[in-house]
Amino acid sequence: MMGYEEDGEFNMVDSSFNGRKLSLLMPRPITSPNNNTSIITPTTPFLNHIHANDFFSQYHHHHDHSRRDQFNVVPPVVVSSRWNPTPEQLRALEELYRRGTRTPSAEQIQHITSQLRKFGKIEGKNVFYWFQNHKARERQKRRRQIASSVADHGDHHHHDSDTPEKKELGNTPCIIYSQFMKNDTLSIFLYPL
Amino acid sequence: MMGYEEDGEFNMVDSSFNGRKLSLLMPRPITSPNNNTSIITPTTPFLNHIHANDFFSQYHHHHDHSRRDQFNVVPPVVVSSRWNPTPEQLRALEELYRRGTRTPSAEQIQHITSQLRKFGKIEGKNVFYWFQNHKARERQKRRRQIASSVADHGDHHHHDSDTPEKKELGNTPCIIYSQFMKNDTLSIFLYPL
DNA sequence: GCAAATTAATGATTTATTCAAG
DNA sequence: CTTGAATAAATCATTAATTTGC
Repeated sequence: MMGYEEDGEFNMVDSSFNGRKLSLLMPRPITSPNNNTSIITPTTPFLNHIHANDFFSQYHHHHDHSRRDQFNVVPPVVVSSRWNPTPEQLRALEELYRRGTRTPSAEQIQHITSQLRKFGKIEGKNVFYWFQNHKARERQKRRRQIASSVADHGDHHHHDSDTPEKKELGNTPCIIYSQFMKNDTLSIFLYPL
Repeated sequence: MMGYEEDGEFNMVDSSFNGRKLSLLMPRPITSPNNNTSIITPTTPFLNHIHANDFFSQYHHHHDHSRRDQFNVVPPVVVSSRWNPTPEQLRALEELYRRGTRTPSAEQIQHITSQLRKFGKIEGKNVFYWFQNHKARERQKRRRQIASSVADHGDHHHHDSDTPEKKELGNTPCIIYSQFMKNDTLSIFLYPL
């Protein structure tokens, strides 16, 4: 009934470290701007084919991510067991999705990964899984919407007090499919029960 | 966006004055406790089905809304062009939201509306719009929090002029047969077109 | 204190998406 | 490939909150 996954939660499948979940070794530095920290060394970069008028160029800004590498005096660093996209990465991925990318090819994944690495730690599998999960969750979100709007028929479940039993209000028994107000006219689409 | 309306005939109330937006006729009576005032006569009440263990029962207190009808000596009355929830209505809606209601079905909307009408003028579409707006704004509030807490890569880009023109990444003309991740290796089977 | 002026909230509409049925 | 269904995002518009000058 709730659970909107776009609120920053990405339950990426993680097979790092032989699939074992990593635990937090240190208290989390909450104020850290980039929480994609990890003790894992970055993966070897893929080929880096850049197109001048690439989509990513709009998200590209120069930033220094090498400081921590130069001085290995790592501050209280957090072991993140799973990748979490930075806002830029997330925006880019969502934009790609919006533009139609659903199941990127290997080349696309490599390209996307290499571009998004500028915004933070990321691996090809993260991109791969992001699209898999995002596609699946968009679909299941749609399914839930349909189910909750159309069903309500055979679903005589345990609703809490906030969901009443169906009652005959003084109206025709039908559900409203959609409706909108336009030019002082209310249009209602009804679906008789 | 689609709206919601449970009863067309009562909609005639709102389409008075030929549906034009209503303007303020008098200075606003600021101290009025129930500001859902209108020159429109109150709508005829619906059936009043009450569940003993209903969520709304805790908010149900008797109020007299008929006084103004008895004495048609209407005080400086304001024409409100849009619904404004009473404190009780607002509390009830927020409680429903807190308990998980996000996109209420037609039946739920009707029920909520009929219950909240005890606290003042309200229509189904108000409930519908309220949940839409509340859900959207809670989400964007949370998004902003995440973005501001994580964002350090400042978006100094003010690109209104340089709109991206690239439509898609360079697609290799092939379809993906299957893909899976195993032992940190992404395997993709491509099928050239 | 009090309204006019201004700003912040929020109700109501419009627009752009999504999946999937045809 | 096109279109139906149903939003959720973006936007518009009005109301409330507040600031400000007397």
